[in-house]
Amino acid sequence: MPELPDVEGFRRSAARYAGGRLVDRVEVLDHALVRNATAQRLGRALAGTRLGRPDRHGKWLVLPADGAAVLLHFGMTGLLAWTARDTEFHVHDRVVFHCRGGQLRYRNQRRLGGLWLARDQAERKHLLGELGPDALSVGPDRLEELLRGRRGLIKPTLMNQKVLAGLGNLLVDEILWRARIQPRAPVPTLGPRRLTALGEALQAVLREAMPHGRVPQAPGWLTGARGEKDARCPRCGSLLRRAAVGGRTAVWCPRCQRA
DNA sequence: TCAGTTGTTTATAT
DNA sequence: AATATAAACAACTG
Repeated sequence: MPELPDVEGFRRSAARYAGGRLVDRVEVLDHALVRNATAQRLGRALAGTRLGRPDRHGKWLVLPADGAAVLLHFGMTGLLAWTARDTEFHVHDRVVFHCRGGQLRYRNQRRLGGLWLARDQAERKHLLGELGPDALSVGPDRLEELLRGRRGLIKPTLMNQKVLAGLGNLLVDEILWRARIQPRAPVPTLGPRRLTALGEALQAVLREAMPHGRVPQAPGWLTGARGEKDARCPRCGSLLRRAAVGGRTAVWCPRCQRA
C-alpha cells in the first residue's frame, strides 16, 4: 500500500489520535522490525515521553518524542492503526505504542521496512539519508530543475527517492499516464512542454489522492484498471501494455503515451 | 509449483 | 557520478 498519500494518511491519524499523548510503554512483538535498537533501548527512550506532531518526508514517518524520534518505514505492506481500547492484536501487529488513552500499532504483513530510533536531530538526518524534496512540494519548475542533467528513463528516475521522495510504482504509472508520457522515455527527450505537463500531473495526482489516503482505484484512474485481466485505458479504451521498466512492472497505454 | 507483488538495499557491470 | 540489472529481504495470493 504505502506510497506518499498512504503515509500521509497514517500521519494524519497519528497526529489526530496519538499526538500529545503520554507514552506508557512500547511493546515489541517482532524484534526484527526494530532495526537499530533493542526493544529495551526503544522502550527506555520512549516511556514517559510525550508524543509530538508526526512529520512525513516522502514515504517516511517521523514520530517525535521529546528530543528523540521514531522513524517508520512501511515497506510494501505496512500501516499504522490507532485503537482506543485494548482489543486483541492483529496477526501482523509488530510494535505497539501504549499511550495514555489508546494504542498506536505498527502493523506489517511482509516485514519489509521497520522502525528506527533516532536520539537527536543529527541521527535522524543520518538515518533518512539523502532524500530528495518531498514530492508534494514539487511543482513543474522544481521538477524541471530536479530532472535537468539526468540521462536515465523517466519512470525509474521518478521512483528514485534521492531525486524526489514519495513516489512509488503505482503513483508513477498514474502520473505518467495522466501526462501522456511513456515510462521508458529517456529524461533528455522530454521538452519543456512535456516537463510542464509532467509537473502538473504530479501535483494533480497527489492532490487528488490525498483525501483518499491512498492511490484511488476510482473510475477514470489507471490504478483502477491496471489490476483487471484485459485491462483497457480509461481514457481511450486501448488495451494497456504491461512490461518491466527499471525492475518493476509498468502499465501504460500505447496509444495515449507515445515516445 | 511458480510467478507476481504498492519498497529498499546491495553488488556488479557499464 | 550515473545508470542498468539482478538478487535479496519476506510473506502471501492466484
